[in-house]
Parts: sequence; C-alpha cells; structure tokens
Amino acid sequence: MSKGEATKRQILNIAVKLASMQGINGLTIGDLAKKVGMSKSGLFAHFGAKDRLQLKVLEMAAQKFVELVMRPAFQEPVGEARIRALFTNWLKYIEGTDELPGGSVLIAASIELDDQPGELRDFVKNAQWELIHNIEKAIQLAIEVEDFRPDLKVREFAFSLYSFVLGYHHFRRMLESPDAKQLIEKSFEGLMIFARNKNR
Amino acid sequence: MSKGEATKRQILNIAVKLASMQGINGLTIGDLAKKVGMSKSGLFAHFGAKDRLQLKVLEMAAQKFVELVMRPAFQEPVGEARIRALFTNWLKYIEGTDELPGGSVLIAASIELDDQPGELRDFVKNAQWELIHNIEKAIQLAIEVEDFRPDLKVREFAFSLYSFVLGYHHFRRMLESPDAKQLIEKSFEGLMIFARNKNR
DNA sequence: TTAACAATAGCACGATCGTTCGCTTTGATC
DNA sequence: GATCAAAGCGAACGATCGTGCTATTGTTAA
Repeated sequence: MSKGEATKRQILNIAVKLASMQGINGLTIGDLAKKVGMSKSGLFAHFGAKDRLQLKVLEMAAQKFVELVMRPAFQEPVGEARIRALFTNWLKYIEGTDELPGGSVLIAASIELDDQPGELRDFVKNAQWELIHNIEKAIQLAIEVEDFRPDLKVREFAFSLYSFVLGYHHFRRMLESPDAKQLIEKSFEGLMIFARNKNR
Repeated sequence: MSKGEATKRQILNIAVKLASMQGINGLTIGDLAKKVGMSKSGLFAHFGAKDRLQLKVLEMAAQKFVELVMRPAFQEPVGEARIRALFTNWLKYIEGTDELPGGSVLIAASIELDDQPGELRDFVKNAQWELIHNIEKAIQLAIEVEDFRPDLKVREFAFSLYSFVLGYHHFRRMLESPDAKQLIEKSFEGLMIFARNKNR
C-alpha cells in the first residue's frame, strides 16, 4: 500500500468518527485536518472536492457496518440463530465503540440527507435498501428451515425489526432512557414469538 | 400584537419550514433572511443570537406538533379511540404539509443534536419525554377503561408505537418505500391486537 | 402632531468555509 | 546517490458565516 493510500485511510477513519458526531454535513475540512494533524490543503488534495470526501466517508461507514454486523451474522447457521446474531451485532454497533462513538452514521445521514437530492443521498438510500434485502434473505431462509412460520410476511418482519432498532437508537442516544435495552429486547422477543413456527 | 411580534412569528414559520429540510444546524441567517425578504441584520435583531433563533424554531415546531397531533387526539374519548387518533394524526404529521414539508423537525433535530450538549439538545430531549409521557397516559387510561389488557406494559407499548413511527419516517422519507404506509398500519394493528383486552 | 421608541437596513468586522496554486519535502525507482 | 513523481505545506482567494455598530425608517402614544 502506497503512502498516499495509507494516510487516506487514516483520514477516513477519523472522518467517520467525526461525522458520527457532527453529521455528514457538519463535517468540515479544516476541522478534520486539525484532528488528523495535517494541513487543510494537504488533506484536501486527497479528495479533490468535499463531495468526494463525504462520499468516501459514507462508503467507509457502510463498510464498517457490513464488517461488524452483517458479515459475522451471516457466518451463523441459517435460521433463528442468524437473525439473533444480526440483532445482537446491530445493537452493539449502535451502542458505539471508540471507533464509532456517535451511533450509526448511516441512520444520521439518512435524516440529514432525506431532503437534499444528489449522489450522497442516493448512496445512503442504496446502502439501506441493500441492508434490508439482506435481512429479508435471512428471514426467508429462517422460514425455509422451518424456524419461522411459513406464512410469515418477510417484509413486515423486516420493517418491525428495523423500526425497533431505530427506536433503540432514539431511546438510548437522544432520550438517554436507562431501560432502552430492556425495551428493545422485550420487543424483539415478542417479534420472535410472533414469527416462530408453532408446529415444531 | 405589535409589529415586531408579527414579523417574528412570520420569520419563525418560514424558519421551521427551512429547518425541516436543512436541519436545525443547516439553518442559516442569511438564507433565512433571503426567504423572508428582509436584511440579515434586521432579522438578526429579533433574536440576538443564533442559539436563540434555533431555540425558538424548535419551540415553534414542538408547538405545531402539539396542535396537530396531541391536542386533537386528546379530544377523542378515552381508550382505544384516543390511541388510534394519536396514531393517525402522527402519521399525517410525518407525511408533511405545505407548512412542514420536511418531515418531523424534532426527529431530525434529535439525531443532529444527540452528540452536542447544550440548551438545544436539552429542549428536544424534554419535548420528546413529554410526548412519551403523554402517550403513556393515554395508554394507561385505555387500560383503565378496559380497552386494553390490565397487564399490558405501558412503557413497552409506547416504545413499540414510537419505534413504528420512526420506522415509517425512515421507510417513507429516506427509502421512499411505496408500501411504507401499509407496513406501519399492519404493525400498528398487530400492536392493537396484542394490547386488546380479550375478556370483553 | 410631535416626541419617543421600536423595527429595519447598510455596512463592516473577524472567522471560517471550500478551493486553487506554487513551492518544498518526501518517497520510490533506477 | 541521482531522478522524478507523489505527498504535503503555506498562503491566499472569494464567499459566507454570525455578529456588532450606526443611521434611517416606521409605528405608537401623549
């Protein structure tokens, strides 16, 4: 890996962290340069335009999500186990780490960008749809191995699951509700009971 | 009402509209002045600082929400009817009007502000908690008139309802999912069945 | 009707925004 | 070690940010 590629990656890591706190629009080149420890112009040269930087940040965020949530979940056996792993990883991702202290960048970006058309919005929209389709695949497989009811509506299940995650994000991060985790876990278990195949 | 009060109100109406599209942080005084049709400094004098303007915008947004969603719902008879009215009004509010084209200002502000402490964040947090407590009151009353099960967990019901609304917001505004409305309505009906008193 | 005051405009400020350009330093290649 | 491209810096650009100040206009009450 060339020197340029290395610093670019380092920049993006810090940029994702920053964007997760100040939003993708709140991300500023001067600010970012200061955090990275290099000059504005030197940093800027890596991307050529702010749009490019923002897009790369979103791509990196999406990639991190896949690595931390989707990939490990899809290594679990098909069925309820995979759904549970997906759920668990997702929660952990939202709770944040040193790398991503500010919750989900993509959820935040969704709301920031939902009224400003363009490349950034399109990317987020596509990324979210891809996520949903993958969830739906996992649900479909759970039906096929008869963990879940054959008449379970895949799309509706996905909507509920996604909604609960958004709710958790909200209750935990904005409301700072101390029982946020219990609430989503209870809701999730309810969803599982609803989905489970009673004939086994 | 004095002249100043009148223009102040007019400014805030346009500001809420703007903030609902560009976010509370994306709101800019120059931009706003242009839309309102007056000078930057003239507009600025009404608020003294940007924070003040932002706070007033959030207050106005919260007030609009109460007027459009909460107040009419609480005129409905206690019980399931009130919950349904709350739900219906909330959806309509999210779907947006000419006044509020950009979805819920408060939901957007929640995510924008969740990592920047201060007066604005505190206000949004309090407003959201007040909303939740009012929802919980309505649920509690529905239990007391025996529309809902006596052992229904009020907080959990409120979490689910709120989550579905967030999901609807997301599916409709970001994903532009054509079946968003069907999805949340199905989820809501499921929630109602779950909550309903079976002994009636 | 006029004196007092509120409301608005104009202008300028320092700061920061994204971006450009020319220069120096660094790194890799022969 | 010389060569040349890649990488990074410093300074400056025009635009816009939030915010003061002063002057002028408009409203209101005596």
